[in-house]
Amino acid sequence: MAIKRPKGTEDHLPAGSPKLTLDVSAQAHGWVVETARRVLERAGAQRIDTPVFEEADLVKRGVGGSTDIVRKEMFTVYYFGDHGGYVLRPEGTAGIVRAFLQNGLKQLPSPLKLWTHGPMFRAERQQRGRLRQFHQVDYEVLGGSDALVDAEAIALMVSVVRELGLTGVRVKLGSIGDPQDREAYNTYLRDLFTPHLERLSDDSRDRLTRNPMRILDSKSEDDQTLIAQLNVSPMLNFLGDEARANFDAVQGYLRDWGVEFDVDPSVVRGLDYYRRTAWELHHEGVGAKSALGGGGRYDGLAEQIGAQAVPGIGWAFGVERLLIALEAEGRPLPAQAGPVVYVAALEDRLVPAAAAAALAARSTVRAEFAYRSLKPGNAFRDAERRGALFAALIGSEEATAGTVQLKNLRSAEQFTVLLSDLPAFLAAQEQAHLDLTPGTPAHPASPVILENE
RNA sequence: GUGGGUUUAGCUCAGUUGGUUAGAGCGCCGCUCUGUGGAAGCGGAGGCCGGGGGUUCAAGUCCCCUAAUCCACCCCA
Repeated sequence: MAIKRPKGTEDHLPAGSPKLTLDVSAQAHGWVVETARRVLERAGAQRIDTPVFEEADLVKRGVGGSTDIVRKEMFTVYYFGDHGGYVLRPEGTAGIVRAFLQNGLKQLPSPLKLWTHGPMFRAERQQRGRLRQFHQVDYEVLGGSDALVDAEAIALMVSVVRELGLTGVRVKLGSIGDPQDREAYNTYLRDLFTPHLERLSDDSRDRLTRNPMRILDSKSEDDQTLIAQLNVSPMLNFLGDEARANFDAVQGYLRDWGVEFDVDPSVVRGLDYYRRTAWELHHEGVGAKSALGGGGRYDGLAEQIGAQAVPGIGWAFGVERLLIALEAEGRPLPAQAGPVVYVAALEDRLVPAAAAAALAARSTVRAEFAYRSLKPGNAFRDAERRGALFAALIGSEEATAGTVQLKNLRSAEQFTVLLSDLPAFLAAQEQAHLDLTPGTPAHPASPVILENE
């Protein structure tokens, strides 16, 4: 095939597609988003949608000019051969904070809980769970700075993941304190490492100026040896009194609510506008030490993009990574429901009657029809392959009598039903079927779990 | 950006020390089969062997380049 999808993107495919894996299943994506929506809206979050491209300047300030995302992973948007000064969004928070400020949302009851879902873009080299266009579910709370807000945000993220059925997740919780705390810590790290510059890896030497905290989770063995020898004190030891009390309070709430977490000093955020609470959600099934998602408090962000200060906290998880984790756990997904009825004509002249019967049935149930006449055997086979509960046949007898011949493809029971009664009859049959099989989709014949590699 | 693996039919894959017209299973379409299916049998469609260059009498097979893809590093969701 001559034209292929752009590097680092995925098609989300319908059920039954040959190369289907969970992370590429359109239905699985929809299910994750729908599950998240249910959990978040129960908690009072409201949907917000912002453009997939924004002013480059917003993204630079919102994400941070020193990050890899801004330095080398931005998709710039051009139009009419001209440079638009826009970029495809690499994450959701900056756009949401911008929309909050621009549209005067601070007059809504505060704190305001918002959620969204959509594609994000980073021009990276792809690997497992890392795409150039990927999808996030994003939750943000603006206008609240109480430790309760933080704890609730973390608890909600865990709830979404639990509701999806994932078990092997760990919350790694940290705090980066207030700006003066972090400044003190960075000074401490620079003073500590500078005398040993020649022993640091190239990467870490770079980190020493850009983001010293990153040295601590260096993959280099030599770096780790040095860190151990220097007996480096963790960020948490540098928290000021207020940040310390806040961190303790967040942990207290989580323990009260039974939300499990591990305090992990390696969870750090290098950007100036981050404050206090930061966390990541991890799963061993996702490749390359990747997080399923992460979150943090960003009280300094609104000022960073030129507005008055608004406290905020938020998290996002990668839908693809969640699906990879689900696949790793062998979690079954609800399968797509097939039609309740598949209507076929036995003679060419009756095909329009079959179509009309299906259209009428759609007033109550999912209904499809064959576009040409079929022999009964083929009609049943086709109906079965579409996952239908009933096949309906219209032959000359039925056409004369104004009926259809209905066959339950599971039980082989047959019914002769008046066309005028068909919608009500099928609705009742579907209900009976759902009652018989609680919690399972009306499509048991179709594959429920996709192949693991 | 760095390193490694892979690439043959819609899918999963065979294809010998280079040898004539490139195969299998599954899937798809049709027939056996004009009023009751899932089976079976038979038949059919479907390939520039990722692309380009080279070596050779001869390349799916050997060499070089390139692309795509997967994995890891960096970083992140």
